[in-house]
Amino acid sequence: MLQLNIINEDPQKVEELLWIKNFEAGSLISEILDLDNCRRETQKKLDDGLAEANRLAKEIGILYSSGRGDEANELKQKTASLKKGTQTLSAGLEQIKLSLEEKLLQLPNIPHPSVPPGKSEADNEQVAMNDIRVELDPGALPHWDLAVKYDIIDFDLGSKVTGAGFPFYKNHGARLQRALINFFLDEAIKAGYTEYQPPLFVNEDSAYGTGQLPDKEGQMYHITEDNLYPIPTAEVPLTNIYRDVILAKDQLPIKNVAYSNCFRREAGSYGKDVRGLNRLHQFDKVEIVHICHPERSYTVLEEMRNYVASLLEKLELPYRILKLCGGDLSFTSALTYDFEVYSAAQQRWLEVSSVSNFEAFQSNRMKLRFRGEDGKTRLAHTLNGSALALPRVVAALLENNQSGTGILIPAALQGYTGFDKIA
RNA sequence: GGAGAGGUGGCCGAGUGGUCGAAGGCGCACGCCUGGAAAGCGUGUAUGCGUCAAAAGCGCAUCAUGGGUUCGAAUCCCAUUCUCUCCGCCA
Repeated sequence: MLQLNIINEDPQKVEELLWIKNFEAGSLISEILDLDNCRRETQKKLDDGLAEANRLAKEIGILYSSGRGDEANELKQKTASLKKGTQTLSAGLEQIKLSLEEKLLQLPNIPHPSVPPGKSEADNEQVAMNDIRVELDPGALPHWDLAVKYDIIDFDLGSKVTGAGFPFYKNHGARLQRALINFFLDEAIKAGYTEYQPPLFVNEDSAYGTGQLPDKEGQMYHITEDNLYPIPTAEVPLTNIYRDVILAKDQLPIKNVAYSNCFRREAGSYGKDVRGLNRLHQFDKVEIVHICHPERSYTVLEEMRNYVASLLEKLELPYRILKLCGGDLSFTSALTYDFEVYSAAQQRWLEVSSVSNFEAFQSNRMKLRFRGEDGKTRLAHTLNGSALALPRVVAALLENNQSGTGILIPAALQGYTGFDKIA
């Protein structure tokens, strides 16, 4: 949620910057400004009314205690009409606040000045690529066939027991999963992250806090009986730790990491995008979350980018880094780097990580603040990224490392898998 | 799942209808004292919104959350939620 004062200060500029996201904000902004003015006026009137009522109530108390009940009763008459007025104003104010919030929630985050313009993923800007290239034999298999050949992932069994998008991993496949999770967590700890093991379900407040609600219900499962949401990413519990929190200055910066299962309904997905491991309803991911001083967030973003790149280097995977263009940038993000690994057998790039700076957009909604140098509270900046999501990493590892003698495990992982080849 | 007790400021804790945003203590900050420190003494110490160019000041709201009763609610009533204790069940 954008901060009102940013909009108030320079609505023109906000509107212009949102054009980079191809978002037409003009009418929304003027509605917001109107509502805000209205809110202020109403609040003033209401406060004045309440102040008067408070004054009268005090007076009545004094009159009673000094035995002047008649005078007190007279004053009571006066309060009746006053009360009616404040009740109306108060109800009105609530309405205004609700509409104001509703409008504010529709405004996306302002993109960083360096975000390239563009409409779709085709306009994303490639900012880095490593020099690993994979040449496969003509007979190379995509990972869903390798899964069957080596009996390491069973999609059919998952369909039988649960449904599409819920595979079983077995044998070396299951061990590879465990190895990757431990590898990613250990690397994060080495890099100074604090490990959490979060709840896999969150309540409604948390789902709102990180912006999954309202209106992204299509992405999340919902357990209606207890009104809980299985997390689509560990970002949700990991960031909501700090909902409604004022951090002391020595608590920043915060670097947290968590492994979790992630649950996504993925309503509306289809075709080759969902084949095999490419898109699942349940998958594993290690997520990193940073909370930092506003002046540091872009430095931190670069640190995160380098960190994620180092993981892919260690896994010896071909990858590229894209800076997302305005049109492809998410609603909440100010700047996002996507990491894609090249899947040689599918001959396409697969997104394995997305690292974003949300600036104060999330923290404004969550009221995540810290006490600044002057003792005043300020909104902190939040960032997060995958480090990494497993399924597509597994897909790329299986496909790119297939050979006549089996699937080779990169050296960095062998200590975790306990084997150097799936044969 | 059943029964009971409870949720007050950063923490502990008093407060059962009026002058209570809230005693007292701890902690923290600043000052005095000291060669320095401790102790002691003094002062200050919530958040949001509004007013204001800004600060101070002032006003409003907030004692788990939401509603109600009342001229007036931390205090009474209802609902929700969370915590604790006992019983039951259980990995």
